[in-house]
Amino acid sequence: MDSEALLWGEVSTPRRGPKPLLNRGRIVRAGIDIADADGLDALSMQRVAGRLGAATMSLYRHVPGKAELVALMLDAAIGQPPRLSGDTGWRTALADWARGNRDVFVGHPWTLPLVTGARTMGPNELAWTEAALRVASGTGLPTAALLDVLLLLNGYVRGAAVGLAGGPTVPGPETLLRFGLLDRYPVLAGVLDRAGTPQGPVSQDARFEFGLARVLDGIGMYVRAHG
Amino acid sequence: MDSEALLWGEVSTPRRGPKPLLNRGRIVRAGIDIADADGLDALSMQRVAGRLGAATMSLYRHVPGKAELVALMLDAAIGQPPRLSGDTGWRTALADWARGNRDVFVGHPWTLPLVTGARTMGPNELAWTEAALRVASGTGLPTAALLDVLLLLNGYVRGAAVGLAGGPTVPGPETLLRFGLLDRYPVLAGVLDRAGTPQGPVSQDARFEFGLARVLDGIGMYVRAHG
DNA sequence: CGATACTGCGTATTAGGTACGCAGCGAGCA
DNA sequence: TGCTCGCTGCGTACCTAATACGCAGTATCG
Repeated sequence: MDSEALLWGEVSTPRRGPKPLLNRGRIVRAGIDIADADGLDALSMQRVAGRLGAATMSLYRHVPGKAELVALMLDAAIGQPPRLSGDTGWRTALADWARGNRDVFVGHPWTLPLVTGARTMGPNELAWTEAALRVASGTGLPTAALLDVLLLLNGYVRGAAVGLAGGPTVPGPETLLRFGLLDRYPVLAGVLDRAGTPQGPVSQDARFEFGLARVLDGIGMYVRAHG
Repeated sequence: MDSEALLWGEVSTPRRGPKPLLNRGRIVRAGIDIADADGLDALSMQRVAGRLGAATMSLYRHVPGKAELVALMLDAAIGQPPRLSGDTGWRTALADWARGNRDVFVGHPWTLPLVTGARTMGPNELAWTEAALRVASGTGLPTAALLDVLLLLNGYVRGAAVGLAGGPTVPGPETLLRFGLLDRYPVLAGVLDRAGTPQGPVSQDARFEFGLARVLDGIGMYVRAHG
């Protein structure tokens, strides 16, 4: 069973034999709990099994392997998209979609590296896509442009979520001083001097909203010109 | 030696003993070659050593471990930022920066999952940041807003690069039909019907430019209002 | 009341990261 | 000139983790 069939296929319930102690849902949830708590590196089949009180090899009755388990975890963690009212206009709805999407990534930071690779979208991820396209179609833009808008918004949310979820960090002050980095990176030095480190938790939410507003402004300009 | 000291520290050349056959640079380059060719999963210490004609354990004389090797590979793959002329205006320069940044990710797709995690920026990545901030300061925006602009642009580029580098794919037509997905995702079905799959290689570059133009439009609106 | 389709899981194999220590080398010094 | 000691390369060994395979027990169906 390839990953696509796995994500989209039904889970068959057996008619004979002992009642299953494990099932795909429990395994996936246990995996998500581990990844949420300790990151993707801490996810091992042994640890998932241990958390469920089962033997490692028992998992293989329900998921073909670790890669497929991770794919299932990803779609489950993404979850259902929020219900977006069509009455408030496309801008408000797209903003809500973006915030909901961001919350998924911030709540499950281990999903971020996973969504960068080649893969088939699962049911939930596709539902998010559907929701965004439905809202974006309210702009009146031609169908082909809707995918452009989607890549733009989706791209921004994911990229920004990296920053929110504790991505890159400027070297510590001692390193900056020791290697004379303030001289090599003068503009950055000036910005840091005034604004503190760029990942101050307080300002990051405002920073996301700033970028989101600019993105929606840019879309709005295009809509007015081509809608 | 932690990862930060590793990235920023000097490479010491020995004064005594045999001439080193290996050095950090060769190891890092070999690792990049492997990752470029076969992806990050294919990177193993044995394979790096094999490509260099050395024994596995010899690598550990020059890099503390695999994690640190990957960190070094990341900064080396990012490379130096392009020279951006200040004469063409901030919009052109920021667009060039974004395209150069995108090219790095598309040329080394294995970097994408790496930049999503918590880490200290290396010299090259910091140089890109410096370059973007320098250009952005040409908008006349207050210093604090420059970081907002950076997160916006950086976020968009990274997120969009995921799509360009072969990220998510809609399930194949047989799956779509088999599970009646065209009924569950009607808007998507309509869009796909007209536009083909969202990752057609021809349109992806235009799609990146579309989003980039919207982002810069949004920044421009803000600059006119607050610059 | 078998036959059979199942589940749980013990065992064993393979791959890969890395700690440790030894053998040889060669620049600097006596 | 020859010793010394800071080095490099790397063989060996150990540990973690994924997973193929097959057996033993179980519950349903004929």
